[in-house]
Amino acid sequence: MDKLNTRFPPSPTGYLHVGGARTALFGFVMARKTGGQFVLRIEDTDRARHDESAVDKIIEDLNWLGITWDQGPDIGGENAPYRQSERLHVYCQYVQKLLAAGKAYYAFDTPEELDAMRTSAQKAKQNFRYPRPNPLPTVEDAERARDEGRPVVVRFLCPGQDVTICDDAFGDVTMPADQTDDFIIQKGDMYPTYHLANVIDDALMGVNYIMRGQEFLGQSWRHKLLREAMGFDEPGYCHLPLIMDVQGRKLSKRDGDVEVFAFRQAGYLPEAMINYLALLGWNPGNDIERFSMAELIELFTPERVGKTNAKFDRDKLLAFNTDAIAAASEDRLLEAFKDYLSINETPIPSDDDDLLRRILRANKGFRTFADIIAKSGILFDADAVIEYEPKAVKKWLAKGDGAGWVMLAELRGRLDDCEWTVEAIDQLIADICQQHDIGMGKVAQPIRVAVTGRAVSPSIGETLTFLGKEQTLLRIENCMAARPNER
RNA sequence: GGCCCCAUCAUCUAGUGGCCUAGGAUUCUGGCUUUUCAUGCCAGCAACCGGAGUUCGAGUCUCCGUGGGGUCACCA
Repeated sequence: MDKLNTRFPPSPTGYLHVGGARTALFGFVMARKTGGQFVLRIEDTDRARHDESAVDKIIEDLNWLGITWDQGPDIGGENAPYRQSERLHVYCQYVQKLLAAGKAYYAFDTPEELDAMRTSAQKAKQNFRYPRPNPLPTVEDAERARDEGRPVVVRFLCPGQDVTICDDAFGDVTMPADQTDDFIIQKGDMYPTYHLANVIDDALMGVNYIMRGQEFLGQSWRHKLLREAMGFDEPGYCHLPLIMDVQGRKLSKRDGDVEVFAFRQAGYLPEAMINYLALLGWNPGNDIERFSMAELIELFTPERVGKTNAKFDRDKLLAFNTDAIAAASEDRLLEAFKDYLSINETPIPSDDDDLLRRILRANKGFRTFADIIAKSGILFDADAVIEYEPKAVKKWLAKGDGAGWVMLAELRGRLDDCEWTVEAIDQLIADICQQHDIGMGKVAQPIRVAVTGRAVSPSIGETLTFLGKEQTLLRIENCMAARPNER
């Protein structure tokens, strides 16, 4: 297979969302698979929507996912710079060339005039096409327009022919000539439009394979025509089916919770994210669904990219995360857990690796790191105000003439002399069970409710050792004194 | 509205004319395991958008409908 050089060209307007992440992933995988270069390029030609902090966020999210690049704004490379705002002179040169060759021309319509034309085209049920002036405006015309305060842009002189794109996922797609028109390539502020800058940079940076969302498929004719006009080679294409939200609409960045960072913060593992994302619009062609990044690189092929849009299914992602956690080594889990703690406010101390490992083991079966906090967080918060869940109190303490209260009182006394280790505590409870000839639940649950207010926590020995003897006894006494929701 | 693209369980999908009584995964339901929760294990429910063709034979090919999505920006 030839070396395929790919790129991910985000526009820095916010956090990376799952759609962008998948696009980046496939580009990365394709380059790695073929030994080509993967380029990260920042397409910041929209000065109005530009958000400088977004660049770092995107880079951080990409790194968290395990996606790396060979050339990019943070590491440089032979085709630097990798921010389009630093490459303006390049685009200007090409605009001048196109102008000189008669392949582009100045235009100075106001937004209002353009709107009016579009509206009337819409009314006539016609497709709007920019009416090319005849004769074409001269440089002098442009200067005069500028003096009059009109916006001056440069439009591409569209050759007006059918344009066929050869796409590895969608096959040959033809845009009829009557759907093409003279689009803008340089804006009034002298910045290039996406179409121009993107095409020039891809060519100059050696990108020969383009993977992007399907929303660009119907616009690729512009890029092909532009390349022909500038004498660039045509790259290969692989448009990706769109990722939709649950309602079936295209995912947008306004849906804050589809940001990659939101999942990182919610306690997901990047390997689960990668695995799930890879299966959105692609599959290996068999029943295998769980695989690592290395396996994905091995298995991936553009021919197996699908054509139908996919809805983002959180339930399935959660299931993948559960599996990824089960499959991860404790070292890996520890590393990821620390990352989770570093970006969240929790009562769990993040500097004691041994303790963290114990917490991980005590919470076996957790689906996200957030589950650990929900289940064990309160054990590490000495100032926690215990809120007794009425249902738990009723079931494990009050029920049966307050058998639970009686048990709790006995426990309070015997725990006092108990050595404070998991083994000793478990042994003590087992002894009590035997003496009274009752099940574990009857003994462990009353304590659990007393010290956490709920019926859920790690196994009782772990729960109490995490809490500490002093806190345990204190919370039991508090509970007995408060006698919450007695009835 | 013009144009482009798409169409298998609720969701992600396998399926490239007979191997399909349509497979896997997620969800859901039932059961088992378990000192709690979660995990895990087992079982079950559940789909070829409609209509015409082509063919001995169609989920798979063709056409027409219908439905969905995208795009028509001085946003990318």
